[in-house]
Amino acid sequence: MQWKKLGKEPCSVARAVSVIGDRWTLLVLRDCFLGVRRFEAFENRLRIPRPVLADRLRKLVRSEVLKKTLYEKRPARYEYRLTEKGLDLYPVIMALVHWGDVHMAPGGRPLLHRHSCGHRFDPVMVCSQCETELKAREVTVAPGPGGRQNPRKPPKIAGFSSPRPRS
Amino acid sequence: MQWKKLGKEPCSVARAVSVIGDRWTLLVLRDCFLGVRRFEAFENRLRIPRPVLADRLRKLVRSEVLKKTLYEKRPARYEYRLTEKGLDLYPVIMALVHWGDVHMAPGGRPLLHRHSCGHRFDPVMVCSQCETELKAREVTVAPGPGGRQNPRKPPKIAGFSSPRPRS
DNA sequence: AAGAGTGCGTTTGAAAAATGAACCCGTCAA
DNA sequence: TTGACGGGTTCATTTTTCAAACGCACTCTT
Repeated sequence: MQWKKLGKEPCSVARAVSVIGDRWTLLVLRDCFLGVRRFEAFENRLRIPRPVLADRLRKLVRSEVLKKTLYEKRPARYEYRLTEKGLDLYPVIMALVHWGDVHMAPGGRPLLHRHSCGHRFDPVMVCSQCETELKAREVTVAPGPGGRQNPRKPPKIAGFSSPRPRS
Repeated sequence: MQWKKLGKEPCSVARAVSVIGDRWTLLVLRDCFLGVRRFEAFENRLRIPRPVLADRLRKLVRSEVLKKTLYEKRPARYEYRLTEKGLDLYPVIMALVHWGDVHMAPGGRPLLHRHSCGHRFDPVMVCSQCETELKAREVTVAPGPGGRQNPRKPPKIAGFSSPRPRS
C-alpha cells in the first residue's frame, strides 16, 4: 500500500495514521504540546535531520495540524503552532505518555503532569455516555455511514483480497 | 538518532514511539483490537508486505505487546494475541479513532462504537482526579523522578545538543 | 565595509528500510 | 503425488532516511 492511498481507506485509524503515524511526526507533536514552535528549537531538542524536519513540518501544515505564522518581519521568521485540529491530538499524545509511564519507565516517570484542578493526575479514557473507564472488551463495533460502499466479503468467496499465487 | 537509542530517551512518548510509532505497527494493533489474530488474516486485511508483517509481529512480541501462542499442533499453527501491556494501548487506538472520526471522516464515521453501558459513545480523556475533560492548556509539566540525571541546559550555555558547525 | 552569526531551509551522495515476487517447509486430504 | 494451507524467508529493486555541506536573506560587531 502506498501511503498516499492510506488516507482514503474507510478507517479512521488509517486516516489518522496517514497524517501522524510516523515516529518523527509524533515526537514533533510532543514538542509542540510542550511549547516548542521554531525550526531550530525542534532540531536541537530532537536531533532530527533537517531535511526530515522540514518535510514533516510541511506535511503537518498541509494537513492543517500546524500553521506556519510570521512572527517577525525583516528578517522573516516563522513559527509553527498547533491549530484546533492539532490541539485535538492531545488525547493521542497523553495516551502515549501514559502508556510509556506505566510500561516503559522502570526508573519512574520522566515528567509529572499537573492539572488545573490542582492535582497530579493520570489521563483516563472514559465513555462519553456513562463516564466509566473504557475497556477494550466492553466495546463492540458496527459499520457506520462512512463505511465502505463495497464491503469485503468473507474469505470463502473468491476475490477476497486476491490470495497470493502459488507455484 | 538511531531508533535503537530512542527507547532509552528520558521521555515516555519517545519510549512508546520506539515500540509502536510506526504506521504498519499501528494498523496491526488496530486489527488486534478488532479480533484479528493470525498471520494470514493480518496480511489479507492490511495488504502489507509479508516480510514487513513478520518483522512488525516479531518486534511486538519482543516488546511484550503481543504474545505468540500455538493454537494447533500438527500442523503447528500460531496466533498473535494482545498481552495486558498490549491491551493497555486501547486508549491510544481509541484516541486515534476519535481524532480520525472528527477530522478525517467527511462522509461520516466508518465504524460506530457501542459501550457495554448500552450506548454509542465517544472516547473522552479525563483527569483522574477531577474527572473533567483534559485540555492541553490546563496541564503543566514538571520533571519527575525518572528524568535525566544530567538535564539539558538552556541554549545559551555551550554544549546544548552540539550546535551544527558553520563553514 | 568585512566578517561572523542567525534562522530556515535545500542539495547531495551513501546507508537503511520497504516493497513485490518468488521460494521453502511441515502437514494433511484427494 | 499433487496440490492446498498456514506461516514464514530470500532476493533484487525502489523508496526513505541520513549526515554533511551549501545557500540565502538579513543583522550585528568591529
